[in-house]
Amino acid sequence: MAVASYSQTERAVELFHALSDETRLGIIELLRKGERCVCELTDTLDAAQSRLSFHLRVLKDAGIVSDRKDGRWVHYELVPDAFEEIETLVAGMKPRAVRVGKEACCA
Amino acid sequence: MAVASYSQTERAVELFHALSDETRLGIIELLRKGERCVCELTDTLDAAQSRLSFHLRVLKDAGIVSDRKDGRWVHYELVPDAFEEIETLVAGMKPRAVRVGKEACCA
DNA sequence: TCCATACATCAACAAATCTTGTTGGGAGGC
DNA sequence: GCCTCCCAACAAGATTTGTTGATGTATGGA
Repeated sequence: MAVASYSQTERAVELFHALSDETRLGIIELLRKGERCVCELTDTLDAAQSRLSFHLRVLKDAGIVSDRKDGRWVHYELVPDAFEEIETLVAGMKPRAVRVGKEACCA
Repeated sequence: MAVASYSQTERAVELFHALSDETRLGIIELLRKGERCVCELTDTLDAAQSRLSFHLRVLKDAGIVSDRKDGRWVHYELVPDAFEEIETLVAGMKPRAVRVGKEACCA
């Protein structure tokens, strides 16, 4: 989780890195259907428990998922705000509509 | 560049990975102002030429930038379609508005 | 032709990341 | 109490990624 002061770029790197793994994208896809416990994720994704635990931590540290303890189980859920944040980031990266013109550099 | 048939997830991993590096985000930020040659990027980002060449290749392979040869120079430019693609991907990852309900798993 | 420039690519190393197996802790059930 | 289940965290190893410096290639000027 974000510790101290934190540049916008570092935050973007953290978010995009969290999304840049096939297992983690699979977790996100599953969680879109609603809250799930780890055991169900291991079953569905056919992944070892320690592996899922590792990836869930990456997602949690990035603020993309949250967890909730319930007896022996831990349920994970998507954090909608994170996706708003990602959308805003991507929108801010798009090339500007207005062409600034071929201001020939190095010419 | 995408070689053979290619799952949606693999494509997402490629795109997000390309965005998960500070240097590459710096390149994108610069290119938002319009086309730039490598020498200008090395100056502005204060990075070695071979380092920038490496990152530009990652971005190009992901289809996020395109290059154009002009005499001795190579100009790089953002590819607007790539950002549309990323936005679509992110939109498709958002948790569904409708709560599917706490269908207690593992309970 | 020879040289300088702009850039790509390679090789070698360092560092980060991911996987697997193991260990440990908390929560129940008996 | 003891045992089992669910999960996090650790350790060790393999793989991937990024950096640096050197080399290669094309272009253009003298």
